Amino acid sequence: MVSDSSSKRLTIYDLARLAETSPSTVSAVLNGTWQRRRISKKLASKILSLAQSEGYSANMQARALRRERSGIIGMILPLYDNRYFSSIAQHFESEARRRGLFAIVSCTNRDPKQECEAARMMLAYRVECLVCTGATDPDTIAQMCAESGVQSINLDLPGSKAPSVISNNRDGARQLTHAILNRLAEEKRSDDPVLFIGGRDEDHNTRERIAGFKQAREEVGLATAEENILPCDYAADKAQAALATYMRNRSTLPSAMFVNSTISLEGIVRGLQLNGYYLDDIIFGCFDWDPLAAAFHPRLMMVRQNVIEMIDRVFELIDTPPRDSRLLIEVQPEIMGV
Amino acid sequence: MVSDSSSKRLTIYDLARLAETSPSTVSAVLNGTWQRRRISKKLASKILSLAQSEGYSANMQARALRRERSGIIGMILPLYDNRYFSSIAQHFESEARRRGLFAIVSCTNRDPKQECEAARMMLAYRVECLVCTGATDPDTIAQMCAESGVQSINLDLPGSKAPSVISNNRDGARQLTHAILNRLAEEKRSDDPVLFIGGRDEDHNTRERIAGFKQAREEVGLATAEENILPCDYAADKAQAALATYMRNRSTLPSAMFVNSTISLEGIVRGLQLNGYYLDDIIFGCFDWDPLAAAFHPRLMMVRQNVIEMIDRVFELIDTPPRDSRLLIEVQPEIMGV
DNA sequence: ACGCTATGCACAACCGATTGTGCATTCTCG
DNA sequence: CGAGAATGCACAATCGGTTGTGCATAGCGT
Repeated sequence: MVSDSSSKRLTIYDLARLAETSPSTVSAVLNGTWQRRRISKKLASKILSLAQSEGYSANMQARALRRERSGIIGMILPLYDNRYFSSIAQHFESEARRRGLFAIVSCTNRDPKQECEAARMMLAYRVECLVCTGATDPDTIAQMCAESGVQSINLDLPGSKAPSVISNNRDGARQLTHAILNRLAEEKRSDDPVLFIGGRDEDHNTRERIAGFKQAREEVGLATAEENILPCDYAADKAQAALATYMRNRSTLPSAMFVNSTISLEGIVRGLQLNGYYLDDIIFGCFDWDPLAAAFHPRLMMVRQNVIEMIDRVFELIDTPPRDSRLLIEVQPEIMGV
Repeated sequence: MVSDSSSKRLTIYDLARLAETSPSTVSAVLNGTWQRRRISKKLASKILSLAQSEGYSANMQARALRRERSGIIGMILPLYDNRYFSSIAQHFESEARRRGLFAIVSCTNRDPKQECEAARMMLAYRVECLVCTGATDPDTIAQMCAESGVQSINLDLPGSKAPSVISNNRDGARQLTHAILNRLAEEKRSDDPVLFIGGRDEDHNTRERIAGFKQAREEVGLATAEENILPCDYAADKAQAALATYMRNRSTLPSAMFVNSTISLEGIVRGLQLNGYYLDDIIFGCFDWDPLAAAFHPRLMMVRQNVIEMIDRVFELIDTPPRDSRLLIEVQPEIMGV
């Protein structure tokens, strides 16, 4: 490393001086267009080895400015702190890397204002595409992107102004509900009520899951009482409180629950433990997947959304943007622990 | 929105034309230096409202290039998929945002090659500072940063070429071990063996935790047999296999275990359930924190690292870089569930 | 009325890469 | 041997902001 001690970083101008050639030649060599520009192999390798030994690294800001392509792809995400969203972030990153793109992910706490702010930032950094995951207001962001001429894609929650990739929530919920009902039947408790708890009823996914829940019950000839549907938001405390309220009017726990996320499950389990209930007899179906939770409870079935396929679909949409901006792609989730 | 239909984005040159003024004036107004430059209030507000109505957004690449400051701060992270790392990412992001910096986080799967590659990318994007979280080889990255004149800070795992902020692993482990031993004593099982399982013995944190474990036992007059220390790596499968091997020579489960991460705990719990063991009697101490797991098990105590304070310390180091690059700041973790 | 300061803004040179174009040489072939 | 093609490279404009500097005009005091 012959690196200079001055803190300034090497530019192509420095390399040109060192190699006794011109900056444009250095540039052509370093970005691989030198054959097309008929630079001699000898000079090319001289420049390359010089760049290597001096630890040259191109200034991406300058490159982005000139090329009018940042090489950056953005994603906004509600949170990192569950397996679903964190694996979305991880796969998005590695898939972006595979394509020579730099992924930047911003988490926005399910807050429409933060979502907008993050989107604005990403647009300012000239992302080439923005993936909006679980956005509370995807259409506003899609609109912002469209106005800047930037492609956007919705993930996890659908929108109407950009193509969307989501799980087949209805069918996933239907299958999970069937799994719950089968377990109840095996244990001769078919007539016991099943409680649906967690999620937001303004939220597309929750509505679909409730529909799938009801549909499955209907398919085996069961009606669903509205009092057993509690979309009390996702937060653990809300779920815990909702269950407590629910229990105020009854003496026994429901034999089975369809819980709409691990964070809701957390509140429910905590509340039940706190009140000294024995958990292992309760049949849980959770629309979410957490292997640690699954390890702990013998009757916990979970829906694992197919993150790999979802991200694949997202990149397919990026590669070949669809004509119809309302395109909705649904990916089948998997039921774990049946 | 009077926005043009051409997909090109507005520049200060466009705004200058619209406001019948010069680009430099527009620039001065938009970045707040207009008072110093004696631009009239009238013209300034004209430009501002024009920028507003036209939806102007500055090109950060161009700004970064000229200012020689990207406004970006980077972090590399082993994974997102546990509460510890995901909350590190979240707090890092929001703290960066609060300071007008744009955070980019890259996860590198505990792989030294990916760590280097990510660091190289971040340096190419001219991050102003790089935080290396849980890096397997922090010094190589610190070296790369130093050569580019970029500040770097180690988080979670210490290094010798950049200041480090880590948890007080030894004392956290010591306290957790005491909590385990107290529980055993309460239940009149003081003499039962305690198994330490999970982590890597090349890893600073694991070594410190083992030291804290032994120290606590020594403080209550207990020796620690080496056969009860199993740093079998973090992965769930490794922990499950290590426990199976350990059990081959014995007839009864250990009454208590010090588990070195939630991912190891996952393997252990899964293995025990698989073999039909009853879990609730086992006392678990886990050096990690997951509220869902905590909700499930009545005798699970967890160490919650103080992420907020750690990130605060990181930003303090960024604000006032210490003279000594080997500075080590230890933050006290908290024991949950005692 | 004259000099002096203050006010209000425009000019132009960057930052570091990319890329269309053009100019010397050397080579090739009739 | 001379025209035309091929080879090998350098020049300069450009991307979109930022910022040091300089030039008019207005205002003010004597």
